[in-house]
Amino acid sequence: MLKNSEFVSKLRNSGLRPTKQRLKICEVLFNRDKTFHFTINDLAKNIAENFNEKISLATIYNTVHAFKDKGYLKEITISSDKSYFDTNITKHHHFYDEDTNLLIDCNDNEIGKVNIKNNITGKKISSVEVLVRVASDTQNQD
Amino acid sequence: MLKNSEFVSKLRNSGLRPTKQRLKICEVLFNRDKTFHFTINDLAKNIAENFNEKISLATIYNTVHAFKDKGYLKEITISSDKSYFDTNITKHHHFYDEDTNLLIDCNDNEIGKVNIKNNITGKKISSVEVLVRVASDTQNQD
DNA sequence: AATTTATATTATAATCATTCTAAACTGTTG
DNA sequence: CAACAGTTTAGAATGATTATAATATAAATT
Repeated sequence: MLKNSEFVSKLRNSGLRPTKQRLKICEVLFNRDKTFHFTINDLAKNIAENFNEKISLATIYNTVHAFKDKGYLKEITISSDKSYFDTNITKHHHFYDEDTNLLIDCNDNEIGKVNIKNNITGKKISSVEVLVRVASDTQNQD
Repeated sequence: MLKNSEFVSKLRNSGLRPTKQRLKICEVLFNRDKTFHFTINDLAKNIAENFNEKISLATIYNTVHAFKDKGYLKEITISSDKSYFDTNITKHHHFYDEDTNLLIDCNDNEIGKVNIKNNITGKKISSVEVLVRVASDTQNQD
């Protein structure tokens, strides 16, 4: 739950001008108690339905990518045609429910630390992501 | 290193007619000592450059997807615009080298078993995938 | 081995998400 | 308030993937 003035500083601090559109998007994404997952399409729809002033699709794309580049969003890619953004930018893993197409955050109670015994020589690990796909017991397990 | 007749049975067994095009693609993909990663584009290029008879792009897409559906290929999605197919269909994880855009198979010497302590109620785990992104020490860690 | 049927391939067109363009607009600085 | 850089916008362009429907091929049937 952040205030408008906090979004203004947040944007300024990362070299992004606090425009009306960006602040609106910040409000939609970050003015909440809980983090969540969304697609560009979800976000565009959300804005179109809940606000009078519309934001151009190009701006929504630009802003989401700018926020991702600045580290305010993480992208979770499920398959070549399914990609979600996550407002939870802490290190964490995901369950993906193949029945509902929903992404669910894991915490340390659910997935233990991944033990990486050897890394590629001369390289540094930039991220470790675990995706656990789940489906109903009765469903085809693919 | 499989023979042509083995590909014929392999295809027949999964309800796919052993056409010239599918056998050619089998040869390119599976007639090797080591498994490997490729994109549709890589495969199309490979076929175009190394064989006289060309295979239509639509057929390449259809065949790769059919092989994936039948479990002869696995798809590894790196980001919304980068997706690889893997001829190694055993359970394993990957390193992704952000400098070279290459995918590297992990084995158990490199990543230990992922400890999933709790699963979503009523669901069955269909897969567990770990992706470790790596980059040069000197590079921006994103 | 000819006929029939179902399935596969092909070139091309269609689709659709994403990115580009360049004109208009806005936030910031002095 | 003027000047400038950065931003937004609608619409066009792009490009990967999928659809189409005519032709070809494999398999089943006679």
